[in-house]
Amino acid sequence: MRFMANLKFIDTISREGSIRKAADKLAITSTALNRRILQVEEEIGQPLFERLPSGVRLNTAGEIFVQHIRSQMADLARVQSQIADLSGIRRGHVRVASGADALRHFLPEAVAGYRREHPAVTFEMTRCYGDAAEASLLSLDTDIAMSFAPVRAAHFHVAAGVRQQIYCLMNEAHPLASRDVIRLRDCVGHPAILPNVMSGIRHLLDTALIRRNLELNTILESDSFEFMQNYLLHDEALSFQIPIGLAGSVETVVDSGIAGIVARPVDTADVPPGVIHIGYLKGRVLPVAAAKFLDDIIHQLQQRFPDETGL
Amino acid sequence: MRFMANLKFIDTISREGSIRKAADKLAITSTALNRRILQVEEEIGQPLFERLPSGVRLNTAGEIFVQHIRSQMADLARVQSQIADLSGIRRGHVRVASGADALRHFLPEAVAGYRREHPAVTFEMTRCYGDAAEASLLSLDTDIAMSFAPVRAAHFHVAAGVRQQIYCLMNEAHPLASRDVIRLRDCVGHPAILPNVMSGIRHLLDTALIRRNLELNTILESDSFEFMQNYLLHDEALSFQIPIGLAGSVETVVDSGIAGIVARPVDTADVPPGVIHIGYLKGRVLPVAAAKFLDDIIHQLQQRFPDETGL
DNA sequence: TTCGTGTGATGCAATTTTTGCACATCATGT
DNA sequence: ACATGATGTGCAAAAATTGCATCACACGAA
Repeated sequence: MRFMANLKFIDTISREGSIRKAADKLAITSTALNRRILQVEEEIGQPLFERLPSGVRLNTAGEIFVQHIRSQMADLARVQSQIADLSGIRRGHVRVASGADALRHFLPEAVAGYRREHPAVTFEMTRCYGDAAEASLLSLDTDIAMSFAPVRAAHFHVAAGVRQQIYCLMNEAHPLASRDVIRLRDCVGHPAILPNVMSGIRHLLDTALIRRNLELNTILESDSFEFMQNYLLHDEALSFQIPIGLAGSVETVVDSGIAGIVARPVDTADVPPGVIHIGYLKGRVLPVAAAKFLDDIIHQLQQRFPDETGL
Repeated sequence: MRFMANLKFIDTISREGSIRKAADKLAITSTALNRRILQVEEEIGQPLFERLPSGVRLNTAGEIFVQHIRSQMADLARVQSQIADLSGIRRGHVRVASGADALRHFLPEAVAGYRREHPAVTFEMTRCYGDAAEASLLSLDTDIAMSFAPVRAAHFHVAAGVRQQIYCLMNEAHPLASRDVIRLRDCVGHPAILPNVMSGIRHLLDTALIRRNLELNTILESDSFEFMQNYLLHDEALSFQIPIGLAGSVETVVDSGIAGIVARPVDTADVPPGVIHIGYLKGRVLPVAAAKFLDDIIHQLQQRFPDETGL
């Protein structure tokens, strides 16, 4: 996109913090890049960067301008998507930021299903924790965010929410495997494997434990659900997960997940369910491809969790 | 603005309907312009214009793209205004579309007052009738619209509304000049001078006349209030106007308007008051200069018509 | 201090891009 | 059949961009 080049350059420099680094990334020489920036600054009438010995940094005017640039680039993507849609085949690029839970089985399935109908659409899936998803919306690095955490940011437009109860995962030979519902106090004493402190599941668990003055025997922490789940095959420990992170429906988790691992709901009186929020930046008009994908996943969530979907 | 040149070119071509005409207006040769357009079309991946023997016309993709371009240009103006505001002196360009009424005395005063405080701000005042104001908002040719007509378009964000009663203007020697309130039936028989059929005043009058099955003795139609008012000096005729089109406050109209002409309210039971709507394109963020000017005029309207201002 | 290494800015020649002229091509109206 | 207006294109001139070498500066380590 020739007519957007200069704007893209400024955006890159602001991210890299240095003209030379940005020039490397953009595959042009630093002097050419430098002069383009000087030219734009002259056209604007004011400098956009502070020149520091260690590089450059946006000044106030630059902050405003870069925000404008990002919004323009996102808007251009939307327009292109809309124009491409006219020719019948839907093109476009969809950028999703999500917690690790949904990235395991739900989103792969959803993306594959979507691409089966629209093979010209490309995707970019970023794993991130809580606030990061919302931040990436604001910097327009992401179109759609899925976050298993309370929505804090006012700029997050919630398109749908799905209640998710915490499930306890264990080897099918585990003594607790015979129960239909797990109480939190039953878990005490058993070795426990917990997700990263940034995780929404962990947050819910920690809050519940403090409130009931309980403590788990935490033997392992990880941010890889796959690792944790596989570990259960070799040790009589407990792990925790939400339904969207499990393959297939909850009832069939024994078969469809990793063989030999079962999931049992934790009593909601002990740990209240959390909510997965799906949404986008308030005020944005999503590109066609992204908007339709959002529709798709909301529809699939409604089918899979008919009683838990709200909004 | 170098980096917006191509976009501006496309916008101009779409307005002129011909590459050559646009090239003349842009002071470059048609061949250069033509090739730039071809280049952009190639980058977009689809043609934006239909080539007709009589010139070019936007196709569907072009319509979408041009709308995007206009929005970008308006947004850039906002950003520039915002950046300029950082340096203390407020710069910017404010474009207002208004009916003739407010353009007579109210807006000149308001602009002069604003420019006294912010001399670096420039203005562009366009006179237009009813729907045209709202249309110019949509094509982003205008920042602020004032319209004495019912708001029909859904994209018009009404920032304020001022109720305006119809007044009857006449020579101070006119037999009706002694009355405090004019009834519509009193006007029948006297020669009447009416504003253009597009005018909001005319619309209110016509509706009222039809409802009461009355007919005025219309001797003159014009779209120039100044002409109509001056005509009253030389003939015992009646004309109509709303307060905002009269100089000073209603009470002092005898002195501050054209000497020898008086204004008398028409009974609201005969002709209901209309509303002047002031607003901008829904969803737009106005440039600083325009936003502040809007605040200004709303404030001044509230001071001048304290009981008639709503919203 | 002194040196090395990073930063952005600049003069000048080479290169790439853009432009303008002349002309081709096409459709339409007279 | 012709004139007229439109967009598209080959080619040489003009203009803009780029890359190299270099400058000026600030910081950190020896």
